[in-house]
Amino acid sequence: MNKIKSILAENNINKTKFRVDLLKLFYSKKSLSVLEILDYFNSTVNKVTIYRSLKSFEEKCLIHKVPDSKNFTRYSLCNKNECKNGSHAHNHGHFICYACEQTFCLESIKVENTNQLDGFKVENLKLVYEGYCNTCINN
Amino acid sequence: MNKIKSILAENNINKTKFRVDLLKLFYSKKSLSVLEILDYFNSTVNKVTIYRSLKSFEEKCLIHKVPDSKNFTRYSLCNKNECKNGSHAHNHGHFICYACEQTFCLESIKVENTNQLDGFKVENLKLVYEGYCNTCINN
DNA sequence: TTTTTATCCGCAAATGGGTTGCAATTTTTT
DNA sequence: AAAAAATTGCAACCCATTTGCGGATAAAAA
Repeated sequence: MNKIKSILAENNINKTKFRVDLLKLFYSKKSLSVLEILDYFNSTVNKVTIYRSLKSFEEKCLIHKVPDSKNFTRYSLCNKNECKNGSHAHNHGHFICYACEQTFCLESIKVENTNQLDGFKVENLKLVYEGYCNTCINN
Repeated sequence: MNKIKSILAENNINKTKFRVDLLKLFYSKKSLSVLEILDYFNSTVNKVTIYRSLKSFEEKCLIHKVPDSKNFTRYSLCNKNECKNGSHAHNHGHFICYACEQTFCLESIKVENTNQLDGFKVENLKLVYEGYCNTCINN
């Protein structure tokens, strides 16, 4: 809990009860959507507040957007080695489960930023696997 | 023009003026968004009509969705070898230009459906390059 | 610890992509 | 030409996300 608060302090984010709880929540989940956060807090927090907190966390490189099967937005904790100074270079693959709609970061699968592609200057590369996670298969 | 009409006929899609023009437009563009289509027709066609035409084309495997830098939806012509009977297996990479927001199909870059990933059953793989296309670089 | 300042919060309303219901029009079928 | 099927436009809706603004809270200054 102290760790959470010091992270917020280091990033000049006010340590309000909600923001502390939200960041703590991220440490226990692979990824989160706004709806899931709303549910977790039993709608005791306004969704606008959620959006603004997420935006603030993202700008401070605490979390970043991860791909989603639908056109929604999900977030997960940043890896300190990848995301710095507001820029998010998630240079690893992602896995999206069709069943639970969870997004997993595949830290072990690195994507190389090959900028050798005829006719294009490549700045970023996204590798997304889709299918079913073991938890959902065993249900 | 006759080619366009015969394609529509083969797929049991009525050859209305708009649908003929829309399919023709797809043959001249890498990819299209609803907004771009709306602009092209100077808003003389209702956006609902566009959405329904796109849905119809997609079901008949004339076009398919392609990734977009934002969370919007873009479409491009299907490759007969990949898309059949309503199922769209675009087993190739895509390139998205940050400047023109155009999406290019990289037919030469095949993605393999490796379903060997620890802890997951992989059903699909998406490979998306982002950066700047030559047209935008030279402007 | 009080005052000041910067953030953060909730509410209401707006924005924007995409969808649905329905009646009218057009195309296709017979 | 008449009936059946597909397409269209309009209005209204859904849902994720954003914006404006006054009020509340936390951090910094005095």
